[in-house]
Amino acid sequence: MAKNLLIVESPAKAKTIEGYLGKDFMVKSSYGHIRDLVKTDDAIDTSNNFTQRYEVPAEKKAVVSELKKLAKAADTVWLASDEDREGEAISWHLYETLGLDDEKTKRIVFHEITKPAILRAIETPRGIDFNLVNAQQARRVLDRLVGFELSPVLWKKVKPSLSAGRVQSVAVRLIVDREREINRFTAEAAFKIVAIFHTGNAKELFKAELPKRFVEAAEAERFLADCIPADFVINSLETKPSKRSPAAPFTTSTLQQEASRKLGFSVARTMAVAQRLYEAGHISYMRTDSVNLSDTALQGAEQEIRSAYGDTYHKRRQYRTKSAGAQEAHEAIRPTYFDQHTLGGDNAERRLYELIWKRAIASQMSEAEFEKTTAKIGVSTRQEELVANGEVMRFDGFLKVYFESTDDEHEPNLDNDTDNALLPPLTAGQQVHLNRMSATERFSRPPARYTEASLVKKLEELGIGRPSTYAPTISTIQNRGYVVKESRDGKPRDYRVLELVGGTISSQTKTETTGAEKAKLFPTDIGVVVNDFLVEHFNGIVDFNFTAKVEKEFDEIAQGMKEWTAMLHSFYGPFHQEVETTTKHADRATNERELGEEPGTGKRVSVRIGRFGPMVQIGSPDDEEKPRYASLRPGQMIETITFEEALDLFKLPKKVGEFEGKEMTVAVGRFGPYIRHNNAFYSLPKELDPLDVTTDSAIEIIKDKRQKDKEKIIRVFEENTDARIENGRWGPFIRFGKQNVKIPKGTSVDNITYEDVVKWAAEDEKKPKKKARGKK
DNA sequence: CAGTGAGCGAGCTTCCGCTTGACTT
Repeated sequence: MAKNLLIVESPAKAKTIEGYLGKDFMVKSSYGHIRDLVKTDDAIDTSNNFTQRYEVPAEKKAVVSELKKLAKAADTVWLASDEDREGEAISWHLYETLGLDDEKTKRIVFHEITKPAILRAIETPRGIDFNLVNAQQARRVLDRLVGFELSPVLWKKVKPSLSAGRVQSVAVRLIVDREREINRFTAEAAFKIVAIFHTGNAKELFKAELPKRFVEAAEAERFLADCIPADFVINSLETKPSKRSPAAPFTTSTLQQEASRKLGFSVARTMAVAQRLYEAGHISYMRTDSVNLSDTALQGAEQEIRSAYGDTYHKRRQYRTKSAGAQEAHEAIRPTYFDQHTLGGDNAERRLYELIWKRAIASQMSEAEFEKTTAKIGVSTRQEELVANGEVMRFDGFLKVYFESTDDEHEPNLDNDTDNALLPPLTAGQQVHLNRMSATERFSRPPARYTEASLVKKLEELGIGRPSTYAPTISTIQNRGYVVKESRDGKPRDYRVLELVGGTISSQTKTETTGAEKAKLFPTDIGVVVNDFLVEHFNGIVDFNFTAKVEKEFDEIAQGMKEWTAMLHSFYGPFHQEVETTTKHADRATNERELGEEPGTGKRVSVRIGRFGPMVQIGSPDDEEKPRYASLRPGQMIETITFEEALDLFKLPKKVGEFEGKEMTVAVGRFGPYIRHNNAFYSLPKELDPLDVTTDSAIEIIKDKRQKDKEKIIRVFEENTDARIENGRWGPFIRFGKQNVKIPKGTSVDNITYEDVVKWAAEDEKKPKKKARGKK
């Protein structure tokens, strides 16, 4: 039996460290927290100084009993959980739960997994820091009190099973607020002037822009007209060197953002893939808020840069964290071995690894150097000057390996594609010649909706949530139905373009798509109701600064300057009072709206959340006639639906005639509008409004779908008409009655017999079905 | 892939932060 038992939080870490320490040390993992508050409402006795009841959850029993056994047999137990609030608490819980001895227990910390760091830690053990433990308890108790007192208020005033909490409720609020900003926004149009000049040599073209925009079309046209007889001269020419520096290596949050922008990963996917890379030993720990690199890493990067790119490309850099709540228990995310530029195997793992490698390497490289040239071009008939910008890269530096993207995912600006291009050689006073000029109507843009990753970024800025909870929080607010991640089509919008070519001005109207969204977060009606209720009654909790405020107090507790139960008392008193009065006096939360009266009948048209979701109701239960109901469509919200849109919902489903002796019905389902005929579904083409479907167009769609289905069939089995082989999206498969059967790899489609089909279908049946996703 | 739109009411739901697991498609 080993003389020393060293306990860390992560099993992968344990394996690495064991390699550093040799035979006298056995290194084991606690797999995170081993103890938590009991799951019931009586976990905290608020009338008795917040006494807590802890338990070892069922899934942790095995780990605890193994550690207990090993601890008993060891001479010394080294508690090496992370150096932060949660880590300190884990050490304390281990100490208590394993029944450790003061004499044989040592607490050590390190924030990088390198041999020297760990040996140094072992030489300088300390005791458990109870101030830090108390700060963690205050954090844990406050979160439980907030969550478990607030949620039941929602069950009573809104709907059962809902939830609220210090983190998730603010995340929802951000999304609701943003949606309202977008709804309130009205786009303003203005004309942007862009000119193409040449130097006299027709090949030397360059672009210039007018720094200001014209609100009125007439002003823009006037400008173009003035330019017809004008002379153009380079009034001034300025050349300035400029530099760009690399970004810091990844933290959890920046990794999630870049993987979202560059690879299109959801934050959950990024974390799952990173976890695999970590467990395989390719990268350092992926849940971190630190941008710091260990000396070992700095040396590894330096060596790699010097040998792969040359000495001039290396520049040693230490980064400082910008986020306020950072606890920096780990290193930044970096490759374990910098000489490994890429990985084989799984595509997602390879791409994420390369991203991490490039970012970490680039962070230790030299600046990129540019020369920026600005030419101002005078117009003889006007006061204004046009401006041409050119940029030449003198030294690529870190850009050799990495280019950071930005969050601006708006529609590509058609006129900007030549920005920062090369300018031809120019001199001050030189005359240049107009090739063409355009005035294009451009619109101001509303604030961007959040993606999962940009929401994480915002939460981090506010100091809300931790690296280990960003991804789960994003999932929670979606699982609760407060928020949906969706792509939505945009709407066409006309814009005007005036063009000056060859001395004449022409005008035309073009169309662009605006407001299209891909994988963005939208609030739901229930999200809006819950948010508004919380903002009205518990503004203190959903305030964006609430976490920052309590974090400051947790810090004071950690420094021994404040007593943790005193802090909780001063918070809980007023909070609990608010819960009581709200429960007693507040009205049920609703966002019901009255839209008007139905033409003809005068019946009341209203919209609210019903048992099956948001709906429109015409009439009231007191009327002789029963009220009529219709559900809102995806993308429609109670807050924004118009009277006309609400009435339109009652026009479907609609019978559109007969075909082959059976009725055809147009309706809108979960997957969009469709025609139902003879128990089969036919989706409508995107551009066709379901209200416009006629008998003829419906028949056309049905015939078209049948034809396409026919083309998909590769083989039929003569007399056995219940089976056929079709070409699917992922290659051929067998349709066997209602069952889809996979064709085993390496089987040629031509050799399959009907007996094979029956056999494979039976095998497929036996396999357990995949569980439904999301909430129960 | 529809439309549906209650009212007896037991007992349930819920937080945030640490960690991975054991299953398939």
